[in-house]
Amino acid sequence: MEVTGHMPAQDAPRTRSASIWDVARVAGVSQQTVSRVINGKARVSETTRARVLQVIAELGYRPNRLAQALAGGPVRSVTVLTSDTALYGAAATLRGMEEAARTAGFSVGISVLERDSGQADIALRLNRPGEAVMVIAFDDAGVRALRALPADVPVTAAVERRPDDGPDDPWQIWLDDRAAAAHATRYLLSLGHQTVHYVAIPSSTSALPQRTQGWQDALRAAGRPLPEPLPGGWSPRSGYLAVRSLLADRSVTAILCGNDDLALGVMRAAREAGRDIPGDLSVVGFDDSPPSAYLNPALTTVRLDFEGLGRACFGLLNRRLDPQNAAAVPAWSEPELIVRESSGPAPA
Amino acid sequence: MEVTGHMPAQDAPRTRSASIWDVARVAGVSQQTVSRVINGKARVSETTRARVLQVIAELGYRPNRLAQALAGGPVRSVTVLTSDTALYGAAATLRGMEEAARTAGFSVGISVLERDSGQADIALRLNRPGEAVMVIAFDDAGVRALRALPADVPVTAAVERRPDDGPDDPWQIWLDDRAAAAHATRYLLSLGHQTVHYVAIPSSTSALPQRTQGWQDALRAAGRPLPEPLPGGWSPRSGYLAVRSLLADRSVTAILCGNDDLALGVMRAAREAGRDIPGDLSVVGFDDSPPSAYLNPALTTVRLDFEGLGRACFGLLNRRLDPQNAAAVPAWSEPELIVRESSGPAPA
DNA sequence: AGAGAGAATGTGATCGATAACATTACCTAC
DNA sequence: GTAGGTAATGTTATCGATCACATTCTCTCT
Repeated sequence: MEVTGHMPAQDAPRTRSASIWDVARVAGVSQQTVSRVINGKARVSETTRARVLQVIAELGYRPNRLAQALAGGPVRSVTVLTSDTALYGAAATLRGMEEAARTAGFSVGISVLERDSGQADIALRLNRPGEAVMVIAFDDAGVRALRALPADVPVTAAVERRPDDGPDDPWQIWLDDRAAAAHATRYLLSLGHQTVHYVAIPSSTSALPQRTQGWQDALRAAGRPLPEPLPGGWSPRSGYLAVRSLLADRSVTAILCGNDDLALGVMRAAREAGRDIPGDLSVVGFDDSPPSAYLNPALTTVRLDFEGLGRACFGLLNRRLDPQNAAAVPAWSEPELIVRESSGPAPA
Repeated sequence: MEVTGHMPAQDAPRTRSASIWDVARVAGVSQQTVSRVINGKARVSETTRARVLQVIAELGYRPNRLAQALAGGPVRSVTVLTSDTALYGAAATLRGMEEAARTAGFSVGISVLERDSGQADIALRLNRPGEAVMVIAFDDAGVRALRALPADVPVTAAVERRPDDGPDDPWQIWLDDRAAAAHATRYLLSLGHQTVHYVAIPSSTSALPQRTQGWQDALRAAGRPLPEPLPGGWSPRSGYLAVRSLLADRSVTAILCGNDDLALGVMRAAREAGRDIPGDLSVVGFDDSPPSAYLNPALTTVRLDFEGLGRACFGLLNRRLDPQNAAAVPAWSEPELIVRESSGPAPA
């Protein structure tokens, strides 16, 4: 059934939907003129424009973005490479990216990185060579993917830490976790705690994670004993396991956690050990994930603006793709300590 | 700088990466043969295949999926239309969809529906007319989007409820919320509670939500008083507000919540009202979101297999796109009541 | 030896758009 | 009245692949 037919087939499924040629034919102009109307770049007479627009509406024509992109139209799609979206940080960053991209008229693809996935196939996830990409590289898988990306790919990334060696990569952004962790630690010390223990999330690199470093910074600056960081994972369970044996020691009165999920596990372990929060033990989390404010007790935590970071990451990408007329990269909020019920003065 | 050059330009950025023609030229075959090697459909002699594969590796050639799709290759991309991914149900379903799609070699696009977004532009979010789509339609925005999709779009959807009127849409799937809510309600009644109150999530349609109906089913069957459902939103805060005044009434001893976030708010309201959970008041949630097991008290809730639902939704789409040789649609788990600490016998 | 069947490969059209260039029409200035 | 500029539009090549069909080559069978 061709679109050409003068006698419309009743309810017969159209083989395919209208193309730019169909519009051109019906409107009595060339496809180039239709293209001009669509893109609004070149000038078209008011009469012609109106006629074309009407035909477009009649035929229900929608441009095929694949064809547009193939023909060298402006890049209007991004693929986000992200690790486990079950984690609040990654999920919130993704939301920010998607929102910003969609608002700017980009279509966004998403591809989740398995924790143990090889890096060989990363390039194959792209829809075409040179596809624009954003990477959420808060963990090891993300960082590896970022590194495995071919050089010709325009990419920006939200990362855990600024690179240690060499100059900052202008296409990467991050939150100042280190300062935030230091701030949270100083807060706990100011409450009279002798020292602060730390349950760490896994690092994205072989180096010490930013949050761990910030915690150490604050303890060192205050001349306090510096306990070994307790290695945790990403889940409540891992936080629970990490501190279970530690809590018998009543001299442990303050615990900072690498994220809110760990804090959840720590609080449960504390409950089972008969420790009272915040009377006996102060617990501080990281991220300010949505449930935090409603936990029992409500969790003191560091609020991180992941969504803002995601939006900024897209802003950066947009600038990278089109330095001439890209909007300014939107700002994001600095980390902020939210004091709630789970922290208090050290026990007498 | 052409790819043709015999003298490779040092570090000069290649104008564009290798195409199928480049491979063909270097390998001394036609592009069609290269295409055959890539797709492995038709037969190519072992010698030729090896040579082509080697050239592909040398040139770092990667097929351009846009061009493949344009030229009528098999559909290998999906766009997921979803409402707010901050909600656990939608996020988990999305994860399931993405995983299944990626595993099947599909690239997946995502587009978030604003709660109040019009439906006129839905079709414009697709990369091309006829693009495959999955919709997560647990709320009103999702259902509207599903309805606004042009008829020529191959779509499957994860929905809140089976259609009331008319036959089931074979391309929609859902969890049996109604039975699950009834089961949870019966469980509470079996603990000796006189009746069960219910805090509802917003409905995706004008009709009564499935969970509300299931709750009513159980109360009716047991001949118990049927309180007005309390209208809640999606957030802990809305749960908190919905029950705050109710809790002064000590005869209220059991509350079922439309999701775990509402339960979180309900539990905080209970704490502030001096009610003891589960001694005084039993609270049951819905969804089994990740923090539930670690709350204080740990939340009794209905576990829903959203990821499985997402995988199945993709399985369905795959079958719709290619009925001939699509794998079986993977099964998903039935809802399951997980009894934890927040529920117990009615107070004497 | 010639016909016929497959296997392996090549050729040209096509998908739906954009880019570069060509052409037409009209208006103004000398 | 004709040259020249500009606005509006048409033509052709191209992006990177697939598809349908044509061609070549090699066997095998009679």
